Amino acid sequence: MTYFADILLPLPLERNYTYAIPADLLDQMEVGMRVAVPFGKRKLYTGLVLKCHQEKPEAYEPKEIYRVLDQEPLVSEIQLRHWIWIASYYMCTLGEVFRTAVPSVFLLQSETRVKAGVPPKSDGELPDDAFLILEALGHQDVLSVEEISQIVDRKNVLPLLHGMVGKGWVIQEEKLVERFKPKAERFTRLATQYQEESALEEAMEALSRAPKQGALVLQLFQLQQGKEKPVKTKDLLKASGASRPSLNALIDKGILEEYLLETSRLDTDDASGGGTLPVLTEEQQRALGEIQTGLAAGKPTLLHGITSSGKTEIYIHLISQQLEAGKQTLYLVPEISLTEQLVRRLEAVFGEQVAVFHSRLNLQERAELWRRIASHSERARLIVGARSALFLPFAKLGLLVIDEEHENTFKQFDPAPRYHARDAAIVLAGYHKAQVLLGSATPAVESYHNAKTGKYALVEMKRRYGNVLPPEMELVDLGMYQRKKRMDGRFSERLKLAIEEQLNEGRQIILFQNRRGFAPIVECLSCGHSPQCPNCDVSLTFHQYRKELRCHYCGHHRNLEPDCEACGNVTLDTKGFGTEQVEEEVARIFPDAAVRRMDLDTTRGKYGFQRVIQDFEAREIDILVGTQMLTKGLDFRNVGLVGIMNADTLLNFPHFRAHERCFQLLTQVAGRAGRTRDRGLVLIQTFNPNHRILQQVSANDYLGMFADQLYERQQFEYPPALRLIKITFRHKEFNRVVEGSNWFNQALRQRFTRGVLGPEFPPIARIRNQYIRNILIKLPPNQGLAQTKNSIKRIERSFNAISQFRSIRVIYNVDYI
DNA sequence: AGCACGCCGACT
DNA sequence: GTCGGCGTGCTC
Repeated sequence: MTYFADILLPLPLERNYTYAIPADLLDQMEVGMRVAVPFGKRKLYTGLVLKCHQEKPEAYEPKEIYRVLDQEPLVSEIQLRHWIWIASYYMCTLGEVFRTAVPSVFLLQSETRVKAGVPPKSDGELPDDAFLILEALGHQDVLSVEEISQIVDRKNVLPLLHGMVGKGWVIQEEKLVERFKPKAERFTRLATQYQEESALEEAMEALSRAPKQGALVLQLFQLQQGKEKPVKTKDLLKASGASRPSLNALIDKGILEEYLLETSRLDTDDASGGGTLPVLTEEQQRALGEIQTGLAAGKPTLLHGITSSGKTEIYIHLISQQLEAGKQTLYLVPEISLTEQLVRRLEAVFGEQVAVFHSRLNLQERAELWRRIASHSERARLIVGARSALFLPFAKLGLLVIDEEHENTFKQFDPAPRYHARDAAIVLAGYHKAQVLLGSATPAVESYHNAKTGKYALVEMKRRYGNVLPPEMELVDLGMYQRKKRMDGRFSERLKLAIEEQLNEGRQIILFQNRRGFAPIVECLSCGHSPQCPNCDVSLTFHQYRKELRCHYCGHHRNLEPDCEACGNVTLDTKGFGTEQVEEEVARIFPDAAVRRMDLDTTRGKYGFQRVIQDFEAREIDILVGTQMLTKGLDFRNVGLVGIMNADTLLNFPHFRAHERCFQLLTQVAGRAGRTRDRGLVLIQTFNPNHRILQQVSANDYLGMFADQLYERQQFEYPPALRLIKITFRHKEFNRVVEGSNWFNQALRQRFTRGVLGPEFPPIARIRNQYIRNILIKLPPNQGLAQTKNSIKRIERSFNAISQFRSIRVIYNVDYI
């Protein structure tokens, strides 16, 4: 009897494919294992076994599975169930979930290669290209298709190769390879001939006239600490303060040499561990008890604790209980690059049991961590990671902590699966019978609503840790200061004096402006023209430091010419302001203060962000100007003042969540002030000091904000009153997007009597030369979710049957936030 | 996703 | 004429 297997491929395909199991592989195959299968003309892909059965497909002759790649299942049944839920809930294919969930090291693919066959008898009628390839095969046993492309200097070489295969001149084969090569880092060491002391002394003497180079060599010894510890070139340069040319000179002289090594970060941490649990205050003790009651009742529990109320200590106690019970904990954070401090704290208590799932881990490290988690290793019991850590193969998951649960980075935007890690975590916890704890100082409106309606348990903490007073909040009326001419650039006199006072007391200051660049719009005073991006429908942002106009959507940039490109007059002016302009004004108004900027532009590169944080902690920065990057869980001890340069841009953002986000952002930034000693001060500059949201921010009135927002969402039909599904249509032709989205809209309205909004162009209707149009579907709680999605999918199938619409990309975003 | 096939414009 | 660009259809 022949057996067959349904195989999942890591591709965006609507269905699975059935393969025949060769007799000799039958007893090795299990659900959840990887197999290599031929798919398409000749490629081999990594697929996942979903099901083994005996139902022979009738319509076609199935191909055979080529090879089994695992001895143990790579993916557990719980994981598969979770994937299926994600694909169905977020309206994407299972293959897309597979591709996201599994590290790319595990997804082998074949590479087409060519070997020499029987050469033609005479070179006479041999085409030039074929001759070149055969000649190359004389020097090299195998050639990849890419190498052949280079040899004959053409793009499309497959037809040529097929012709040669047909004549028997070459043999074509498929070789399974890892698709991505692991990346290595550069290290520096002393060249072997200088390992001996006498040779080294000579060399050092020769370097006496090159002090920079001498210092570099000495620094290398210091970093090696006498042992043969590998030293990263990057660290060496940084520690010695020498420049790359100095190092190159030493390498040229043959004294030093550079080599490549793969770095492993998994075990390098000098994790001390064995620390004791933090002692809880009475308030924390009470909260912990309440959380345990909630969790024991089997409910996800929301911990609403104001900034600095000490939520982390409570997490640590809960985690410790899980670890003692021999269970794993997943600790989800909004962005892993911002959590070094948190990881240090956790490692101090839990030592080696902590594993961090980084985007910076190399492929081998990812694979190793995957294996450790699956095998329930003691060196991966507490896993800290961003949303994708949800897909790790937990063997025995006991607790999921979702910290800062309101952060929108938990929702994946692009590509599919567009899942929300908080919600997907709750589903996963259900499968594992594990507990879920959500924590935030400013919970998402839907989470607090879930807590209020009993779907979640709710625990509140209203006091700051160690009874530090909450910061004093003050709204600064920009209109008033402007009328009285008491502004200096973007600074009201109030803010300016407050900064001066803090500087005199040796305290640090944070200035928040949620816009990077110098000015978001450049406008000609003569004709009103403002430069636009050629690829996107946006005005270009002016960046002063390079005298450059930039698009924040596609990366387009060009120099700013002094004369207007439309009318030629030299009357260009800027409107609005960003972090660059604030930084420049700070430097002008407070020339003695050390100012630094923290936004996407200054923290590019791996460690840019860390460096700013370290310098700030070391108090080498007096005034830090930044975007919302500043809010992310940073614990700045010496901050006396937080200044919001302009709160109005947050208020006027055209989105149903704008007010909620404004409240969250301002409350989080404000929380950076006065975290230890005296009472901190927060100054919020605005033209709308009477705006309700700003009043609520300054009064720390989360409940007021929540009540207002819930009322509005119910009135205007937004979550949590109902569910949203956004359907996006994308194509490079304007008319096609319009016609396609109109057709889809008609079809939806025939099926649903209400709740279909649009189609509408978004505020930025073209990005990277693609036109965009959206339809929003509002789903009342009583409307069946599964049926609705089925109806939408059915409409999509009819849509794709219309040839002119087929090339339009249709993107679903379920629970659009 | 990759690949083949077919159609079209632009170059030796 | 051939090469390469792109749209379209198919993959067990």
